[in-house]
Amino acid sequence: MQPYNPKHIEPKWQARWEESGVFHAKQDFSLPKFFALIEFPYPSAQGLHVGHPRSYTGMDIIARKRRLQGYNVMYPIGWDAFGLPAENYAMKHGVHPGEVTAQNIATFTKQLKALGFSFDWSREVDTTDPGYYRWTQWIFLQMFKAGLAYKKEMPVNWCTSCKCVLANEEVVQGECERCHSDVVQKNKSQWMLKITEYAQRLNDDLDLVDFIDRVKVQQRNWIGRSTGAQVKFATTAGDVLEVYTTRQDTLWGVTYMVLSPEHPLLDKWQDRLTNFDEILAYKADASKKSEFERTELNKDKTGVLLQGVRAINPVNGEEIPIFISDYVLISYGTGAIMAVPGHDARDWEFARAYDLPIVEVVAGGNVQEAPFLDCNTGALVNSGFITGMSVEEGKAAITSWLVEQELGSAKVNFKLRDWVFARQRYWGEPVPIVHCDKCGMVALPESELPLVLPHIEKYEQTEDGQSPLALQTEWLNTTCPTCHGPAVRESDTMPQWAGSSWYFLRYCDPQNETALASQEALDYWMPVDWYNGGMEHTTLHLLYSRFWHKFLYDVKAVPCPEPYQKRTSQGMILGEDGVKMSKSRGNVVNPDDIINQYGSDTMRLYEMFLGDFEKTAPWNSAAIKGCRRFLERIWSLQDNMQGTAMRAELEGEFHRTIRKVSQDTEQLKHNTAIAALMSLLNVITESGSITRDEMKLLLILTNPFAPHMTEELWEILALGGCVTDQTWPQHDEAKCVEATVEIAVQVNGKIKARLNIAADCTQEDALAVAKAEIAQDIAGKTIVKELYVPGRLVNIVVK
RNA sequence: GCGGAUGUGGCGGAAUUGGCAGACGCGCUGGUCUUAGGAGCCAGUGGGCAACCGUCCGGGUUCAAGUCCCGGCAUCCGCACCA
Repeated sequence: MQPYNPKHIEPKWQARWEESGVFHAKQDFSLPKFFALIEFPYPSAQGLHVGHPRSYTGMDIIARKRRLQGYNVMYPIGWDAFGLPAENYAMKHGVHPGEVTAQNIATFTKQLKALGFSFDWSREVDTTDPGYYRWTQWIFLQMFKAGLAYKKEMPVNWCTSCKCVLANEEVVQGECERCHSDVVQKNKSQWMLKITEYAQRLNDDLDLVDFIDRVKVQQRNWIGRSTGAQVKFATTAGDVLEVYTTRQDTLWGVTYMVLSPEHPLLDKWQDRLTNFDEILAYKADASKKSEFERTELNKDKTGVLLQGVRAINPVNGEEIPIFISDYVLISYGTGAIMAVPGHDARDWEFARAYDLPIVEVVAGGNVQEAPFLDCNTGALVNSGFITGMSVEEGKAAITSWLVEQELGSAKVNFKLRDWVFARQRYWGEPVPIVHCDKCGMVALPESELPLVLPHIEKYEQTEDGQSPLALQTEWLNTTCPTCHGPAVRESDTMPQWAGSSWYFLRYCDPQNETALASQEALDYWMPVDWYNGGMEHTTLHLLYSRFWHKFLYDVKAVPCPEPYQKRTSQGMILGEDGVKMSKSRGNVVNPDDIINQYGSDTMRLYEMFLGDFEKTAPWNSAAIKGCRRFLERIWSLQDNMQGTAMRAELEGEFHRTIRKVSQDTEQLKHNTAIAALMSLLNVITESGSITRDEMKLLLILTNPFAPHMTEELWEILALGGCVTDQTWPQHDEAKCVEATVEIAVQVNGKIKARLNIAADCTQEDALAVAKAEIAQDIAGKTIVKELYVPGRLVNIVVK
């Protein structure tokens, strides 16, 4: 026997797979298909992280199993290659981001290939390839034409010293990451996508798909659908102040109102407000804070009372004060709230701090002592004509009254906000729009796509925070597609999310030059059957791509309303010290080192064995050798192969393992599937040898986890063809049952004995045997109850 | 703050979803083989001498709770321009 040497075996099989194209999806659209998807990586300069293989191996196991089950499997890979880090690297080192990206892709490719994933490399996509982003731009144009892309003034992070727009990540505690100067919020006209138009469908259609619950819950909460009422408050200035509330039944408890510091009425009221200077100062302060800091509950409540304008509570005509405070955000609802301090924690604290009246409107607490928050049931009090009603009745009654009086209406609201779709950056897809003085914003004709990103050498933004493309006059100046007069191109680029919102479609037909993919290919492959990725992408990427897909469905570019049939999520791998791996902490594990030391089969096996796939788990270098040992033990079985057929005494164990591995892998419980294989190996080892048929089964079952070693052993033992040509085994339920089972015998729930009985033992017999076994424990006592759980236990309750 | 999750031996984790807590692996202890062992093989391994006690803490439901309910604590992820 040759010693087990992954350094020899693994490259050999990787080369064979590449030559034979065995993992390429077949063009035969009559076969049952399986589209397995993982989130394509951002090719960072750090190279592959041990987190990547966790997701990729998890799906690779499914993909390999599906092939053995006879499916035409597509398991593609590509690169989400636009983005900030490459551009920042370019600025620092003077290398073009395209060059950096190409290098990083080369590194990633090498690393991924060394892990033996069964990716279909012939379908590789790259979001920065003009042949790809041509279609990203095409989708944007369709959205623009459909009125879903528009421009709007939005606040951006502005570094006062660098004079540039910063990403949120580049702002650290209100300071610029690079120069530590103050960062302020500055309004800028930005491209937006109307995702809110799809909010209802994005919420409802979650019913159509098979996503793990926590993903659905997070999506629903992010979309944040609520039903309530829009209520008009008159003001002493004559203007109407509108608020959105889900608790219109508590209107009698409103004792003040709060506006966001950015509320447009403030400027309008400038002449009436005697403390306008104070208001301006507060606004300036608020502009320095992030949304986070502003909405934190346990910070001191700040605010400014508007002097000169008061609001009028529509239900009782009372004049109430108006404040501005930074905890009210302009981006949600109407940017103004009615405050009910008796029943809202934040309002209560604010009312305490400013000595405002607190009125109880739902019975059950003492609102002078503390806000009464558990107020969804309980009767309404101090509330005019709805006093005595339940909350639900009160809501309905007050809403009808508001409609009658033309003071408001029922309203569905979403937390979801439109998507800021512009970046003042270089390394992204150019927005295919032309600005013409005569014609306004004009879509580039589709025949002019792709609008290629020009090659430049300086990546800094302009003095007024425009993308560096604004300085590329030759590229920028063009003619209007409509009037043929002089015009300029849009200089903003798209966010990285653009390319990743539809990449799975391109995989279906990556070379197509006339459409994003052929109808035929889309009809066959879509939707994605199983998409695995990180929880960190649950709210943004997943929602954005569902939105794009729904739009493409509406314009009949794709055949199905949802892109992903199933979504699962792997947990993060933490450093050995139990915290997130990071360079600064020095706890980063490099996959190359592990492969080098143990081989990629061991690496794959270890990552699947280290814990529940869906849960966060710390890395543990010491435990890896257990997985290597498991592979070595299988490897050494080759010297003990005798006989052909499955031995009767091992049949049960084999069938139970087939069942366990088949079921567990479907739920991504790869850790327990591997544990079952280890147990099987222990049984085989104990028996002293293995037969040919048993070896075949063992190798097929282990193959998805450790594909190289199993192929090599299959070849050495001349078991016929390759493992990839075999069929995934099916268990026989009848052969899984064991003749006898051990049950526990309890008295009052405490275990007193264990005994072996026939698996099909009747309740009567089981109880009789059990009682005989624990006779001394129940002697002289009265039996109150006797319980028998077949195959598990007997419990005798005595007094 | 808001939303989602997690908490079980010395360690990573199992537990058929209310039914024998600790599968499987690491580590550790002892043995064996060996010129040698940080290799292999065999045995043991939650704590306690024991009755018993043990799944973050405090209550509760149940014949029976790691699992269900109520209240706390701690940790992790996301929060819209990182990807």
